[in-house]
Amino acid sequence: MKHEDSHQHSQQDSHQHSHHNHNDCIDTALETAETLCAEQGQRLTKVRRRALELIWESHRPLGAYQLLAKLAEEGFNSAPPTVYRALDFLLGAGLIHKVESMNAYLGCAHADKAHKGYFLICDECHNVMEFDYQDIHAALIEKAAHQGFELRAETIELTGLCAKCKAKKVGASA
Amino acid sequence: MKHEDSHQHSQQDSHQHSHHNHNDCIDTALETAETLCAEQGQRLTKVRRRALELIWESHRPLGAYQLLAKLAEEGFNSAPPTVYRALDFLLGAGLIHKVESMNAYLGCAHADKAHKGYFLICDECHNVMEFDYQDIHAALIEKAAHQGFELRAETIELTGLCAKCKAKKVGASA
DNA sequence: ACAATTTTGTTATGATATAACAAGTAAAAC
DNA sequence: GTTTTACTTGTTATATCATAACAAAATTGT
Ligand SMILES: [Zn+2]
Ligand SMILES: [Zn+2]
Ligand SMILES: [Zn+2]
Ligand SMILES: [Zn+2]
Repeated sequence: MKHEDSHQHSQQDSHQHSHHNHNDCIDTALETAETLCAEQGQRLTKVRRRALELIWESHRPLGAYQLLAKLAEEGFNSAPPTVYRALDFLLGAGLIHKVESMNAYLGCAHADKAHKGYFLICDECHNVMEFDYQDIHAALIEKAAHQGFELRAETIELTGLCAKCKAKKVGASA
Repeated sequence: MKHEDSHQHSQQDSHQHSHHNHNDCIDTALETAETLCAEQGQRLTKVRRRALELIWESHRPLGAYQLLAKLAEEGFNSAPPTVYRALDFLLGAGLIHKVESMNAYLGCAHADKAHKGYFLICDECHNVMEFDYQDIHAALIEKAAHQGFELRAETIELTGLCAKCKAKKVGASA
């Protein structure tokens, strides 16, 4: 299985354009998940574990029904509640994020530290990169507070053209 | 018809908590819509105009099918494409915003100046307040550019507790 | 009037998500 | 180690959100 791909899930990290072995990411994510669940007395059951793995194996955010199909292939129950329950669990545990503007789900590489998911979504290749920006987070909290609003959750989804696709376009027109 | 409500659509404005006559907002929004459409050679047809009006008359973001039902009551065609076409038109003209995390649509009080819709969404009362924050916009553009990403659109939806609901809670517990 | 363009009507279907209740399974209490 | 309890999964049905495809009607430009 090759994983020399354009998958990106950096948090202001620098390896965002490197060809890395995605299997390592998956392994790390799964280990983190095991640890976190154990710590919090949560049960990472077979279907939940496999769902998380399948989400990670995808290089783009995965739709609920895409995930359901994959689970069904492997003998899991194929009714929608199966997948939505798994997703709810994983979301609650902070192991995945939902990309609202895509109705799709993405593994979080930093599940161990509580944070909001901020995303850069490419219109062309549909890759999604998670990024962290404490400045923006602080500014949003302050801004909301200024209006008497107590912030709980943030949906920050930016779409546009990623570096790779921009380069590709320039190359094509040149 | 009373409009002494908690409707809010400030853009960093100060009347966000005032009891204002919402009819004025609607009238202004409709006039702006007429003007903008005329300027751009767009046709604000009956169903589009009425859809916009109904969205404004609602004090919260309105779902597509809620809007469809209202339109149907008034004799408009009651099939989904009717409402989605109207919504597409209004979105394209910048007259409304879609709140992705709610799958609902909201009138924009500043359709005349191009901008991104940033929202504060109350978990309790489900009121939505649009706000403008040039600082954040600039920071996001810069941040994205720093990663080689060319920003096109932004989905910024913040949820939490609005000032009113927070006050209500304090009152209840006191 | 005619042709071209845009808008609307109509039917069907796709895509996303939840409600409700029964059955099974694992943890905790005894 | 059996009972009780809480949690998890199975199952059926339905709710909610959105688009495809093509026909008919209305508007616009000539
Ligand atoms: Zn994350
Ligand atoms: Zn791209
Ligand atoms: Zn706006
Ligand atoms: Zn509120």
